Amino acid sequence: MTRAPQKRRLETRARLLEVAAAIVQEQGYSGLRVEDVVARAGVAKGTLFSHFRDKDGLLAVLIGDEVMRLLDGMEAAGAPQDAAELTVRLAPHLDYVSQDRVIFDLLLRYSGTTAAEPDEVVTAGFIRQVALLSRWLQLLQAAGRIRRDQPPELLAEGIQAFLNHVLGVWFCLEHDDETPPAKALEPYLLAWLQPAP
Amino acid sequence: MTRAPQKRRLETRARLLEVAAAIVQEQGYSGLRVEDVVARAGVAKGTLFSHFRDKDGLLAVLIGDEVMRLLDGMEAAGAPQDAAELTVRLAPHLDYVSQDRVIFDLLLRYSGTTAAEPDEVVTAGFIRQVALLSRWLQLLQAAGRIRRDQPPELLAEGIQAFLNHVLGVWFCLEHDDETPPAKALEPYLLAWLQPAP
DNA sequence: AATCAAAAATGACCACGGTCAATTACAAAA
DNA sequence: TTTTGTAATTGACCGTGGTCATTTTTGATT
Repeated sequence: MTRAPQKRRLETRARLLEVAAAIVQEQGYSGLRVEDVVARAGVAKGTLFSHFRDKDGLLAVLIGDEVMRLLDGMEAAGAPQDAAELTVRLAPHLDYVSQDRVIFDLLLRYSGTTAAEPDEVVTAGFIRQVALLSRWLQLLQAAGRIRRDQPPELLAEGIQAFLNHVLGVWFCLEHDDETPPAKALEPYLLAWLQPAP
Repeated sequence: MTRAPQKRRLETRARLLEVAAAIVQEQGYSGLRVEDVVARAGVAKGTLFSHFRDKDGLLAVLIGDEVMRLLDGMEAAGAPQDAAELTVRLAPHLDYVSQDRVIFDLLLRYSGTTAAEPDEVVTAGFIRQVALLSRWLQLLQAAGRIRRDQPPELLAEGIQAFLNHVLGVWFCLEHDDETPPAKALEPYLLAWLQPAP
């Protein structure tokens, strides 16, 4: 009886992720094809699907990792002083997601859950982001810089809603010279957080 | 030189839509397969794709029609007296979309655009919904029932954001006995529209 | 009626994600 | 060393959306 995955298996999984990341680097998320991944990793197609539920499951790990990295950056930047500065903190996230519709779709599909399976880095990232936002909002409330009549969790989830909204609009537009998502987010955030005076 | 589509063509298109609607009726949106549609319509696969850009294009017409019907209902119900009543007006829309993830995905993908191609009923529906909401919000502002410090258009788009947010969360949950989207929407709407006193 | 160019429809074909019964590699037991 | 049960891998196969060179239909023109 052996419950823990064997060494060989872990190596295969790591190789798949490595190769997938490399292909994404070269061709972008939309250019990732399962056949290419398994070919370059030197395994059969079935193997990939024994490691990841589906193509999205593989993408979720890659994207989840990146989201975690972005969150590290956010946290490192420290708590904002007001709503406008909060927009600045969120800009890297918007920039990342807005680069490819695949990222947006995947985050949207995975990021409402609260039940986290081992693989679900994306869900973990979502939870972490809401938690971080809630903490920051609480600080801002304490400092009297934003409205205090709503719990920080609600405000945080509302911000998530606005993030996705501006991204959704962004992807529907021919984004040649449109206002970037970060800019589009600002009025919503200000109106949402504005202290009831 | 003949620019207008010929009669035969229009008939084929109508038949395809008819059949597709019937199949959706029987199997739900997720059960709609292109092969079934063309088989029952008695045409070749290629024909379908000469009438609609892709499967989504076909779905968009079906769903767009339904959205239009819902908007008729909304308009007929008349302007709400306050934010809470607005939630009630939006409930049918939430109920409809929450019945199948396919609807949600499609609306999300199509409904940010402003450029409407002939077929894009969904886009037209989106524009109409924002316009209707804007009008209602303007009335509520005039009556002093909601905040007046933001333009009704911004408030309307914000509501769209919250609609999609609660739906997104809904589809990530195992919705056995969870709070339905309409219920989840309420706190957001109240907080968003609350007059700054 | 015969001709012909444009419109419409056709269906063999492809791409790509995903499945699963069969096979191989591995580690512990005999 | 051989046996054996299980973990891991394999790759032929499938479903389904989508393409496009070819064929059929249509209606205006002679």
